[in-house]
Amino acid sequence: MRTAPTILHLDMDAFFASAEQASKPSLRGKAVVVGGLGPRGVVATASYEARVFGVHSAMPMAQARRLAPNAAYLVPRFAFYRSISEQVMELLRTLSPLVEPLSLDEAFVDLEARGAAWDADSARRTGIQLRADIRAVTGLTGSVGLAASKMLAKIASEQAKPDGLVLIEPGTERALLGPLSVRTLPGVGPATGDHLRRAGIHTVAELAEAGEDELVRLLGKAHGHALYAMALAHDERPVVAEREAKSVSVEDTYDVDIHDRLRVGLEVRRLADRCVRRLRASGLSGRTIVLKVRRYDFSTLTRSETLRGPTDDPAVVREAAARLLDSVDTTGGVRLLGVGVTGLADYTQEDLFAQAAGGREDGAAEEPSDEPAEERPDPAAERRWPAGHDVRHAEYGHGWVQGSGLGRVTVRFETPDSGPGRIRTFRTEDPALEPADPLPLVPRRPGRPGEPPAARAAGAVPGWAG
DNA sequence: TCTGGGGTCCTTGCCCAC
DNA sequence: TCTGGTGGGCAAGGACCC
Repeated sequence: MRTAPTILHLDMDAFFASAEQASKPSLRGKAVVVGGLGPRGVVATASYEARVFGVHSAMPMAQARRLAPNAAYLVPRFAFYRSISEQVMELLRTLSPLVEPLSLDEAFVDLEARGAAWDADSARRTGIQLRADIRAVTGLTGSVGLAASKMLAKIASEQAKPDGLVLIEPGTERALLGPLSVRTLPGVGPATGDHLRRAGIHTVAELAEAGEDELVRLLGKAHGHALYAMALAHDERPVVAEREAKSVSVEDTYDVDIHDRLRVGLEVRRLADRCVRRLRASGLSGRTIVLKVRRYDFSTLTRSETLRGPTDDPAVVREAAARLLDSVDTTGGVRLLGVGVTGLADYTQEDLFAQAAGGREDGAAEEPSDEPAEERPDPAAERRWPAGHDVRHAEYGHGWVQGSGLGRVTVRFETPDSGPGRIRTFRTEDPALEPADPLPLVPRRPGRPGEPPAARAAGAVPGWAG
């Protein structure tokens, strides 16, 4: 293990909710909940103001609404968050070539790789500057953990939240970890936590005392060895910049259980097509097709089939998924269906392993987009105005949808750098109203010496699909 | 309370080849 | 020819993460 705390973990604070608050002045300081708004939606992120009411990630939306009835409820805008995430990742790459993104709002950085830090002082200075740069470029706050390993850097950033920096001095790791709950360690979730609790193990110190053999007996080989090492603060995992995907999958939970077998088949076909579009967009093909079915009682089963060679042919994937569905009893109804492909290979030669009778069928790939329906205008259907999305009105300017229904849409007119704006209601068919791209959170300004390079280029939100 | 979507990794059991 | 051990590939499920 390295001796200096030069692994940095960045975690953006309540990322989706903070991005929405930065984008919408009237929501600043208010409870904001981002997540699925359907009857089976769950919370993706709650602002710190909403967490006061007990709302947290992965909670059913219905429960969140009971706890915080006056919060603002918004659907996620992933393209918007992705554009902010790219700005943040770009800042991290100015520090080191070794940046390992874990999600849109989290990443590890190896600060030693390009000499951005070599000891505790230089690491702390780098972390402080990074947090200032992130705020300057995105207007948002992130918490930074610094330590000599990935596990400890992540624990440090968790302790730093919100809007802080924690550095774990080498030599203090065991003392710091000892009293913490076993649930602090990565890889210990509810099931493992319960398992350990029943064995009388509650803290990391007790985990270390239990000994490796006992942990292997309790949890199995891989998990037991890994957890024992972590309890001793041993973690040699390197920061890895490029990770290859191992599977591609799509799934849908339905608002109401599907009972009609014909409809189930149609949905599986649709999912297979969507999955193949994603596969092709990444330039991949895969050998194993996986069907996932969650039944009315939440029991989940998967069925898979491995082909002779990798494919990205929609007909082949559709047919395999349909065969797999044949082996599944769906009486009682299904609430979720999913189709995935694993055993991925770089897709280079067309038709090398064509397996569909009659050769290639490209129907699925010709559909224009894999965007979620909320983010794709649908000219044929009634115009839809998802809560939280940006709009522009010919007379009143830029705003966002506060709500819609019964042929009306309510818009609040404000921008990231305006004060809280006024509300107006329109007919959903009002020709003066149209969907708009989100505005940059930090206004464009001329470059100044001392600013990070990305700050000078941060005038626009690239790649946004309103 | 009633549980999303997209992933990764591990374990177990089975079959098959050597 | 039969048997046992071993290891790999595959299928299914579960835990975990964000």
